[in-house]
Amino acid sequence: MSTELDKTFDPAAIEAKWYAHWEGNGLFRPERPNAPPFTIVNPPPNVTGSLHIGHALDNTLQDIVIRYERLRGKDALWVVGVDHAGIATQMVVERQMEERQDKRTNYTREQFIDKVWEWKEESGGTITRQLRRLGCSMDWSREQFTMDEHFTRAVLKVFVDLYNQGLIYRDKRLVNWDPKLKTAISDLEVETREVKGGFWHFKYPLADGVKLDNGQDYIEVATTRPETMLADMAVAVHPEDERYKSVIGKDILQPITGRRFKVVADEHADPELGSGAVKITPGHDFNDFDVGKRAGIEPSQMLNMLDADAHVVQTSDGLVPDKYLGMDRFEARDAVVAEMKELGFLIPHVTKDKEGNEVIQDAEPRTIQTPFGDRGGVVIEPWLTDQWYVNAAELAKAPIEAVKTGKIEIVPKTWEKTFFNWMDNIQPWCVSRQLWWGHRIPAWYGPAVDSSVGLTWDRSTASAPVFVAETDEDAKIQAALFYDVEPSNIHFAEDGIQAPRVWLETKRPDDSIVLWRDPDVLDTWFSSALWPFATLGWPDETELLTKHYPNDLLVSGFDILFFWDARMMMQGMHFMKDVPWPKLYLHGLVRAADGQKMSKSKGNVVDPLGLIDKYGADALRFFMAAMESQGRDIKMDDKRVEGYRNFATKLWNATRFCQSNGIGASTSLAAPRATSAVNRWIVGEVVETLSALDKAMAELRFDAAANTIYHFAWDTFCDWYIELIKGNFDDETKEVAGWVLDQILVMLHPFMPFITEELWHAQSRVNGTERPYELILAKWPQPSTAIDAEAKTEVDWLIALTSGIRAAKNELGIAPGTKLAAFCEMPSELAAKAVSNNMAAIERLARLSTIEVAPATPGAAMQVTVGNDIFVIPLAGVIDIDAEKARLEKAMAASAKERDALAKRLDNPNFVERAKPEAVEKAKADHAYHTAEAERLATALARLG
RNA sequence: GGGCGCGUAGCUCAGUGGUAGAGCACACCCUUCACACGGGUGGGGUCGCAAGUUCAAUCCUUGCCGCGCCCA
Repeated sequence: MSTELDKTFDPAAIEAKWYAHWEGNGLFRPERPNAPPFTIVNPPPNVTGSLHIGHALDNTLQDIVIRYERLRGKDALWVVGVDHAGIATQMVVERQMEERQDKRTNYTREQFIDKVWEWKEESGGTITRQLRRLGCSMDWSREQFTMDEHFTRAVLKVFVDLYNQGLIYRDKRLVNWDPKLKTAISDLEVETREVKGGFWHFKYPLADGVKLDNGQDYIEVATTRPETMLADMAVAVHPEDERYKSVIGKDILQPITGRRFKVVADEHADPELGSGAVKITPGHDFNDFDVGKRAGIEPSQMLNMLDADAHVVQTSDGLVPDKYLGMDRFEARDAVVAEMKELGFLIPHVTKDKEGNEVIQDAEPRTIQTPFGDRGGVVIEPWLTDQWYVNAAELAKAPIEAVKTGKIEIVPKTWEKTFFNWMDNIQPWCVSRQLWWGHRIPAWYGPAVDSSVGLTWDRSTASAPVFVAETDEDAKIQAALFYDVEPSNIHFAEDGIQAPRVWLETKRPDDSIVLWRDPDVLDTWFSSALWPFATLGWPDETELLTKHYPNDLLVSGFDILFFWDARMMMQGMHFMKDVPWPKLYLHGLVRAADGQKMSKSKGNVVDPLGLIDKYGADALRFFMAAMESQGRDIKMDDKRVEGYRNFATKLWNATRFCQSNGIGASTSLAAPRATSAVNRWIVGEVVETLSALDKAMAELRFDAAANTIYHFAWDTFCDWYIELIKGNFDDETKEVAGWVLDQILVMLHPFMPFITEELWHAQSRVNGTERPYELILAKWPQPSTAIDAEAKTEVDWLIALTSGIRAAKNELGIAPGTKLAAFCEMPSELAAKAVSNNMAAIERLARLSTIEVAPATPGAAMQVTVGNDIFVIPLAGVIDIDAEKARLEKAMAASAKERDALAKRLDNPNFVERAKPEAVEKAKADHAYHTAEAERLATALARLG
């Protein structure tokens, strides 16, 4: 077998090979029955989605943590799965149908759902394949889906239990209605955008000859949505508003509909705004709904003038003129304005232009905060319907307490305030969706029983008896009790329209009852809220559930803090009586290079797979980690990804170099015993790096962790250690170097799993052996030794000497390769020892052929100070003395400036007395050093004459 | 209107109560037998503005300016 690495490294081949190997051999979840658990659940992506850059960030961070904990010996479980994503998935399938001039309603519900499943089978693997390309080490053997049978069981149980506990209820109130998708959505799914609109002012005539105190026979009202006047039911004025006090309780005669309604007193009307009077449309505006209720209008009496498509329909009082029926809501707006204008009830908006001429407009131009559906993209209509609501305020109590007491820590902490603000003001959560794809609500309706009339079949379901049950059998039993009939006489119909017919077709209708199931499905987040425990087997009390709930950490984007994270807290604490996880890490968004949000419409979306193709998965992952400082968004920067690709190459080549010098795998966890300063030093550097890395990981500082290992591998190991040992590959050095490289591979593995696994095995082949285990299952470093201060001092001195000589030569324009001789008249103990121990390295790195302990030969010379020593390097005839003088003077000036600044501080009695003792000590030490350095440089200058 | 965050080298970003760092970019040098996706050296910042607290502020407080996000 060849032990040599290829000259160049090919990420693609390595990635494919190792991923298949890991997954094929079950290495993502090794058997560790006795190890402490560590558990993360992934935010389940949409089943038919594809990987975007945000997923890449989110999953990279999770993979880093899970690989780290696996290496530390934990029973690390990363639960993976996908979400059925109700609206999004149904939209995709419907759009495909549209392209074939087909539509959902051409099929039965069952047929349509079959088609969605087909699409799920076809495209559902895309995103999971892509997560594999990123190197994510999830437990695929237990891949979950929110529509799995066991998961569905959990969802139904939660619904039924919450219903029985009174925490889920049916209510008639205004919802955010999406007229495009024809479903209710939750308030979180509404985004407010600014839209240019108008503010129209109208006269609303008082009926019966009533007049205001000022003699006016109308009340002025203004609105941004004139079309709603077709369903107006009141005009509200402030109870203390003197202008209107006299007409409170009097009637308005609406000009278009001819509807009579009252002037009501309500504090919602702000006397300072406009005329101080507002028209009230309780069925179509959230504020008006409340005003209406306060005025004694029951939701069931509120007039509705729109259908599910937001087209005008007749109100229950039949007063909407025929010409409006069927109009689109925006068309109706124009028509209403036109009619009011024609009837003389429009108050025009009059302004003056620059020349002072009057400009007359129908409406005052205004920017309107307008609600849009985040999926459908159309204006949301507040619409009066019966929906299922969760009592979120009740469920929010425990999570609020958990965060307050620190049982759940939100990282970064700044999000806690936002969390509390939302949770403290949480609204009832509308969980029913008028869709076909999703968990169908486990509620069955039956006919109402009226003692005089018998059964009545109200297919609106508003007043129908409801039976909430996990199965239709349970529903049957409940219904049998309710109607006092035999369970065998309970039948089911497709829907409320079919129900009476089915009933008539039964053999003995008088003894039979027909139920129909609620047609709606549940909000997707209702099911994903159960993710931390339903994926582990709940409601069964499995061993897995016991061991892995609570999970240990959740990583998510801050954008789903309310949608998902908070709801997991609610359901987890309610059903599991414990937090879902003690720690919640929130990361930012990945933005385009120019800082803009990535979006398909802007065309600035960066495809993570393209970056993987170009730079390798390891480089992309490292980029994500290195850029992830807590809280900040990440701006995409290809150059930086490229830089981390270069880092991988660097490591690859360093390993090649080690191999060519017989440096192979180490077999010991503990650091090898070392005698030479360089070897003792590098072992100590590993100890230091390890501790910095562990600290960063404990604090979830991914950037600090990545930078720590980066600088150790590149600067310390490649640039100094390898250079220092070149030409001296004795057994000790080979053993130490092999061990250090192994530690790098282990520490880097969570960030760059592919290249490290490849090199891990390549290193073993140098010795003609195979590793006893894969790197993914290796053991986190345990050097079992401490930093060797003496060795560190010696090597630091060597590095200072080398850097000093290099810098001086460079500034004086001496070719870097030139070998020079140096004189050090009275070397310090440190210098003497470092030189005698490391002359070979000094010759190679600092390019000094000899260092003589003697006065320098007279004449022009370059001079370098290292610590407390002055090295004189004669260069008679070679250097420009003025240049050397200038160089030394510049350095002396710098030291003198520092010295003087420190002296000034130390002269200040306030400083010496009041500053921390450490600060004073440090200032004294620094002052001493700069004083001495300035003197050394002065001496050197004097030598030059 | 309320809340949160940001403004540090040309760019992207760390950072600390004692007077600034990284990567990239830039300049110069180096075909040194692992690597030019490399090595070496260097230039560059009144740490948004103003006031305050402090022996000391880029870091704390307040105000202002600019930018972004969330909620109403």
